Amino acid sequence: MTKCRQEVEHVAREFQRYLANTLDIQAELDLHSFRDYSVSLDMESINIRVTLWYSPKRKTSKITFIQSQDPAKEEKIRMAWYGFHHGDHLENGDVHAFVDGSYIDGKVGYGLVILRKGVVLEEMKGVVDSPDYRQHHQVGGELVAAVKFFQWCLKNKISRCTIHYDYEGIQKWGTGAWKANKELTQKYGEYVQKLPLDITWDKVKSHSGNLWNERADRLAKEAIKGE
RNA sequence: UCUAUUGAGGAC
DNA sequence: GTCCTCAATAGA
Repeated sequence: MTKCRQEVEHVAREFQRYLANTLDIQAELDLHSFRDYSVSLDMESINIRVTLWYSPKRKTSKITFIQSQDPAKEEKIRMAWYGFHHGDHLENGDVHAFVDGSYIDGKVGYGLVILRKGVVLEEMKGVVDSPDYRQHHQVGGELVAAVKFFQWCLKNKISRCTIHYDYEGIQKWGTGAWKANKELTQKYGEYVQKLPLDITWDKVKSHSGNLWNERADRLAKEAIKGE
């Protein structure tokens, strides 16, 4: 048995246990479905079959759905997956945002989704035309997304929030942990450090199956492609 | 060199 | 979906 398969199986069995504990759903591992990096789980009671993909290099995993005609139940499992490897911190009273930026073909896009108690309050996306930002490629988009969220908090008289980001600089410049060498990153750091906001920082891995991170990613790309 | 991210190309 | 290479951005 390969090491990779052992790791796939380990994640699958943990998730299986999580489903039983939190949703009382019995999921069976389909032992014949083992492939290099994946295995399928059957939930007969709700007629859903998912495939779990494990990335040995990135040490991340995600799930995809097969032949499911029930979006509501699918969403339930998706949220369970989220809680499984991300904890339930989205459920506190904080306003949360997932931010992301992207750079395609010389265009910079940003996207963010704002939530409270797991419910989407607002989604934002757009392209950044200023050359001052565009020269920083995707980094410019990441910073704009974060600033859009902080501005939203001020506008809505929010005093504490949690920001989920995948690019290190969002926090490092925001808290001063990184020396800001560029004008843009300096401006960002000064702005964030003066905010009357109690900010909780949460680093998430890009493209790791995190529902909201991927939503923010799609928004940023949509903004560019929609132009 | 390492980290994070964004893309392009290719392999299965 | 997984793997590899190449280029860029921002840092340590």
